[in-house]
Amino acid sequence: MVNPAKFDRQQVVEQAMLLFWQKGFHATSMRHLQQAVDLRPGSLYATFGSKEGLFREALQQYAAHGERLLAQLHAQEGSALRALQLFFHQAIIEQGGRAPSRMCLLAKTVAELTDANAELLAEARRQLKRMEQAFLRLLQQAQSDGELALGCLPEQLAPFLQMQMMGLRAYMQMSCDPAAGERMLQQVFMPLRVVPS
Amino acid sequence: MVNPAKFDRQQVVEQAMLLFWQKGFHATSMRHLQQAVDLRPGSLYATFGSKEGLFREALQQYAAHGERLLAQLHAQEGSALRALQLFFHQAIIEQGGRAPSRMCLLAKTVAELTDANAELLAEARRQLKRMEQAFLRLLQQAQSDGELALGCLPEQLAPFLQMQMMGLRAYMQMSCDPAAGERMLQQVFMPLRVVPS
DNA sequence: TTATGCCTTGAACAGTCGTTCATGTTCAAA
DNA sequence: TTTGAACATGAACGACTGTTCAAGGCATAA
Repeated sequence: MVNPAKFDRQQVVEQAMLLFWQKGFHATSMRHLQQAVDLRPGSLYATFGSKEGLFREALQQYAAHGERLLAQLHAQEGSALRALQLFFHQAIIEQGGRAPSRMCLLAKTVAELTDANAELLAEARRQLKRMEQAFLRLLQQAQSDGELALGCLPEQLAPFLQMQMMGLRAYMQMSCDPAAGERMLQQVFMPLRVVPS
Repeated sequence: MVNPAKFDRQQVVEQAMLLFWQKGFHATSMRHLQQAVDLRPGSLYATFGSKEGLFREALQQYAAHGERLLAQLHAQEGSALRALQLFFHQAIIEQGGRAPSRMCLLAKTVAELTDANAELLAEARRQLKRMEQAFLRLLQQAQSDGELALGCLPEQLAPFLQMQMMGLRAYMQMSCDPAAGERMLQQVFMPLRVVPS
C-alpha cells in the first residue's frame, strides 16, 4: 500500500448509515452525506462506487449490528427467550428517542424502495430474513430449554415475531407513546410464556 | 362559474394517490404526476398549490376510502368482528398483488417522511389514528354484541390491532408470501375468538 | 359581437441531483 | 532525490427537481 486512505471506512459507513436511517434513501443527498462523513465526492465514489453502493454497506452494517446485539444479549442472559424480550425492549422502548428513527432501517427501506432500486430492495429483504432466522434459532433454543411451551411452533412463531417487531416500531413512529409500546410489547410476549405446571 | 375546469378533481387525486402509493412521496416527481393525471403544471398548481397539497389530498382520499370500506363491510355482514376480519383479509391477502403497494399508504408515509415535511407527517398520523378509532368502535360493538369476550379491553385491543395491521402489511412487503400472511392473520385474530361456553 | 374573467398551455426558472475528472498532494520504494 | 502509484480535492457536467408565468383558448354575461 503506497498511500493508504486517511479515513476509517467503517466509521464513514456508520455516519452514512445514521443519516440514511434518519431521512431514508431518496431524501438523503450525496452532498449531505459528503458533509456528514467529511469526504469529497472523489473519495466517496472511489470507495463505494455510487450512492447505492454506500447505502448497501450501510444496510449491511445496520443488520450486522442487530445480529451482534442479539447474540450478545443471549450470551449475557443465558436465556434465549429473555434475550429476545430484551432485544425487543431495547429496539422499541429504550433506543426509541435516541436513534435516528423509531423504525427499523431495513423495514423503512423495504417500505420506501421499489423495483427501481431492485438490488437494494433485495438486500434489505435478505437482511430481514436473516434476522428472522436468528429469531427462529433462539426460539428453538428456548423450546429445548423448556422456556417455551412444546405446543408452540418456532417456524410459525419466528415470522410472527418479525411481523410484530415491524409493527411495533412502525406504530411507535406513528404514536411516539412509550406507554403504549410497553403495553403492546407485553401483549406480544404474553402467549410465549410457558404456563407453570 | 365562468369557465369550469375540464377535469374531475377527485379522479385526479385518485390517480395521484395511486402513484404516490406505489413510489412514495420523494420518488414521485411532479413531471410523472402531470403525465399520470394528464394535466399541465399550471392547472395542477392552481388546483392544489404544491406537491405537498396534492399529496395531502391523496392521503385524505386514501383514508376516506378505507373508512368507507370498513363501514360497508360492517353494514353488509352485520357482525363487527367479522367486518374487521374481512377488512384485514382484504388489505393483506386479496388486494396484496393488485394494489400499488402491499403496504398501507399512511404507514409508508409515516415511515418515509420527517420533520422536513411536518404537516404531511402529521396528516398521515392523524388519519392512522382515525382508523384506530374506527377499530375501537367496532370492537366495542362486538363486545356489546357478545362476539368478543368481556375480559378483552377494546381500548388496548384497538392499538394492538392497528399495530398488527401495520406489521402484517410491512411483512408482506418483505416476504410477498400469501400463505405466511394467511397464517399470521389467523394468529392475530385467534385471541379475539370468544370461547364457546 | 364584444367584453370579462377563468382555464389551459408549455416554455422557462433557479436550484439540486448523482456523478465525473483533471489537477494537486502524499508517501513508500528505487 | 527521483519515481510513480494511490489518494484527495473541488469545479463542473447534464439531467432532473418543484415551481412560475406570460400568452392563448374558452365560455358566459352584456
